Amino acid sequence: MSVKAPLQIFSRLIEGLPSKQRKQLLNGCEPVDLVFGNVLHEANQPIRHVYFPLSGFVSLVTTLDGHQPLEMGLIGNEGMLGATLALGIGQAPMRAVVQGSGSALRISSQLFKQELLSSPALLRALNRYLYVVMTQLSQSAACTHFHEIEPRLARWLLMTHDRAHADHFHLTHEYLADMLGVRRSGVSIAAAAMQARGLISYSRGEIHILDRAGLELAACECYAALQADYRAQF
Amino acid sequence: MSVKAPLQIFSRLIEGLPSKQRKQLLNGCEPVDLVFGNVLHEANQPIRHVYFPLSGFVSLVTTLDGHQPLEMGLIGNEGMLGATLALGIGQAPMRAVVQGSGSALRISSQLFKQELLSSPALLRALNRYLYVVMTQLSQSAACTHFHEIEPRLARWLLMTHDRAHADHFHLTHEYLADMLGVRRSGVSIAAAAMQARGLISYSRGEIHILDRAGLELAACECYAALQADYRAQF
DNA sequence: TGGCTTGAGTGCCGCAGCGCACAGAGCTTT
DNA sequence: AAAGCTCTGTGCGCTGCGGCACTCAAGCCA
Repeated sequence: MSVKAPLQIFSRLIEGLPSKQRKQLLNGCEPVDLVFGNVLHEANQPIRHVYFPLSGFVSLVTTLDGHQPLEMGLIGNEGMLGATLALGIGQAPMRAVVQGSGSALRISSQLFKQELLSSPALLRALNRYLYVVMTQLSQSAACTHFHEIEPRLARWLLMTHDRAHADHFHLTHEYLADMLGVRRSGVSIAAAAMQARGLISYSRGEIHILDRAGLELAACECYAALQADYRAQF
Repeated sequence: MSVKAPLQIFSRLIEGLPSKQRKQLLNGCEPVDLVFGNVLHEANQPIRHVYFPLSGFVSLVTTLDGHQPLEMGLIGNEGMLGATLALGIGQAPMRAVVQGSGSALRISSQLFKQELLSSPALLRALNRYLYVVMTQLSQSAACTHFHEIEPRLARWLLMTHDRAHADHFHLTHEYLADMLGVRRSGVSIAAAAMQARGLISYSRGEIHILDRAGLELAACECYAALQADYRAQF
């Protein structure tokens, strides 16, 4: 299905560390496959492993009583899952579900905590990343509230595109609806409009990005804002 | 207007520190008045002072392009403003506006950073608090999206009540509408319904909490959830 | 006292999105 | 080839809320 070639994908967070501390950290890591749908963290449950996505990506979702889940953040090779350990908190704030299959590095919480103690650069990176996550949370909260489905969908596709390292990925309207917190047919309508404009094409869950620049125009400004927030720190 | 008696109000965060570190920190603090409407932090601007509200309280808001502001969090004497300094980030993630007049302790960022270095308990407290803030952000994002005006208004009044240390406070419907990200008349309708049920009374911006237990029933479960999140850490 | 400002009640119109439901289309299974 | 499932298109009625505008009442100021 997906490209099995040896993609040169790495974790931007890890790559930013000084080589000695990087090697030390990589030493404790093991490669794992991220499989679509797997739950890596459960809200309010202890964190067993910290993940550095390489080619796969993970979404953070909150669930409210009887409602659908709602996505609060996406984590690809630009970030990591489990950053709250840097705050000395060993439990996950939200559920984390694999959203795009692929690979990741992972390390046990125990080992990771030790690394944090011995690697100031790692702690600094995590702190910066946490700050980015916080700004993302508030940005997407406002976005979810004010913006309409179509721009939000466009933003979401762009963010996925960035993390999927491919021009197509498998996601049904149903799934997208959950992520955006809207109804399935709402996504169908928005997606159809975007397909009609030649921005994307899709069939039975396989979505192709055709016109990335066009998508960026269709997306709300939150996409650019989020990118700027990230770049300001890394 | 408001009770001017020497209310015994303190900062829960500071109070939780070991006495030596607490004294050290208090040493660098100066008391200030929080005046309704004052902007303490501006989004993406350097943080000059860190604030520990005592009797006043502050709201964190994000603004999106041409939309009204949207409140993302409330800070009273249970928390502090400027916790991101614990992440080594000297700029504010959001605008912070005084929402209820009163008093606070403040300390310059410079001094505060030094305190952080010399007081591990302070850093720990801030880290926990940051975690709470993160969970609050995601909780209220979901709440804003899924829940209707009336339960949200009830939740909001409860949160304000907790921080105002009084059964009444001055807030116009207009203002409330901004906080909730809805239209003013929407608030008028919800507030009228709650007044009819004897939960609150209001007149020209002066809101009285009449039946706190009833309000808690009227509020969405997010209120309880947020409290639980806080209590889990402190 | 009269005018002004501010806060709140109310109504109307329009719309995005919900809930639901059904239909058709493509892939899979036997 | 037929049956079945999954994914998507589409329509209908409903409603919460936005936008707007007008009114009234309560304080404030001169």
